Amino acid sequence: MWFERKDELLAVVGEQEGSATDTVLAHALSLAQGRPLRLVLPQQWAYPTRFRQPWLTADIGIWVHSRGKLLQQPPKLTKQESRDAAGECETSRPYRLGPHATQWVRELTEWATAHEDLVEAHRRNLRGWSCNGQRVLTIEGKQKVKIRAGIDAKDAPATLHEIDAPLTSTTFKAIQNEVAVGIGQAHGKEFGKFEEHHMQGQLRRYPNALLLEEPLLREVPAWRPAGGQTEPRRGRGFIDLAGIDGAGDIVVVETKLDSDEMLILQGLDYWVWATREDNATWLRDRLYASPTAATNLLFAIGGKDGKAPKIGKYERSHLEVLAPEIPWRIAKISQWNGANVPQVQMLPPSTPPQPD
DNA sequence: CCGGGGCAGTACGACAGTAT
DNA sequence: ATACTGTCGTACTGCCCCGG
Repeated sequence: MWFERKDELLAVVGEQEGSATDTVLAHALSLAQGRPLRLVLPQQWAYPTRFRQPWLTADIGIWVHSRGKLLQQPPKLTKQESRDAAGECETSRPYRLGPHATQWVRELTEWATAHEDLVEAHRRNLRGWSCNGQRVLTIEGKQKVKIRAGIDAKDAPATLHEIDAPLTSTTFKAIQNEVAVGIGQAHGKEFGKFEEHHMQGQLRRYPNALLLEEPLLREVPAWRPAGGQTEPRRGRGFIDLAGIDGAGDIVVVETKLDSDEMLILQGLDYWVWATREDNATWLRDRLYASPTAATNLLFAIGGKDGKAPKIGKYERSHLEVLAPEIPWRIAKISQWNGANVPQVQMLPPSTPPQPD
């Protein structure tokens, strides 16, 4: 519920909004037009807003309520406190097959790794490959090996091959064939478009287009603030790409298709996480960057169907109030869905996009 | 005690239908 | 045409149980 006055903007959010409480800050920042914001949020869901508040130059006051009662105003978090609460880095590594399994399927893993249309998409519990953002091959197993070939859709499940001996050439050919069918379905977008994943895959293939060097980290497990009753208040998130720029600084990339009300605030969450000292050290080690490397934030925004991206009022108003020490910039991406390198327009640092 | 398998719950985009 | 809303499906996560 909104109350607008000439010199103030007040928003009161009910319990029923749940996790959508986050978006109130996003809307409020763009409605505020420089006015002070006064937000009254359900206690259970207020945390993400409190987490972001120290990093925004706008005048934001936050109150919380629970069971119909206004509680004492929660303390305003400092940047240091917000960063300390951002969560630590993930130490678990990508999945590894068992030693026997590795030998049994060696030809298959090598074929997939070399395949032009496949991008590796390994998880903690499996090794996988995807095409245009959809998984078409997974291999898992420490003793027995389970291979799923093709897109694993609900009404058209992938074929499951379970083996406990070296892959026969018949099975290998069958898997290659099923994967090829899956690649065809992914290209034809038969089970959905998955445009954001598709674009991310293309950006991974061509890091130079974003002015990034190798090594490049993909899907870096991070944390973002979340609501809920229990501490710690955070939820899993993945940083789409993290790499090194021409100056040797770290770049954290948040990708999106067209306008999104939460884009800038999500990027902020990841930047805060990535600049927590232990996480920054971990990133520098993995990227082989200098101990003094800075952490920059890049918003890589593409347009649907490979068209020019639409960037809206939320992005512009949020960028205006990002704390000045956050080094951000925008990349506008188009023609990312073709066979060639995506077309990227890098805007200068801290330069907002022009209205369309 | 650890890793794997299975189940339930969640996040988020696509899509279709409706309103402006 | 464009914006909004609800439903559906995919891809995950976390949790629990089981067996070595």
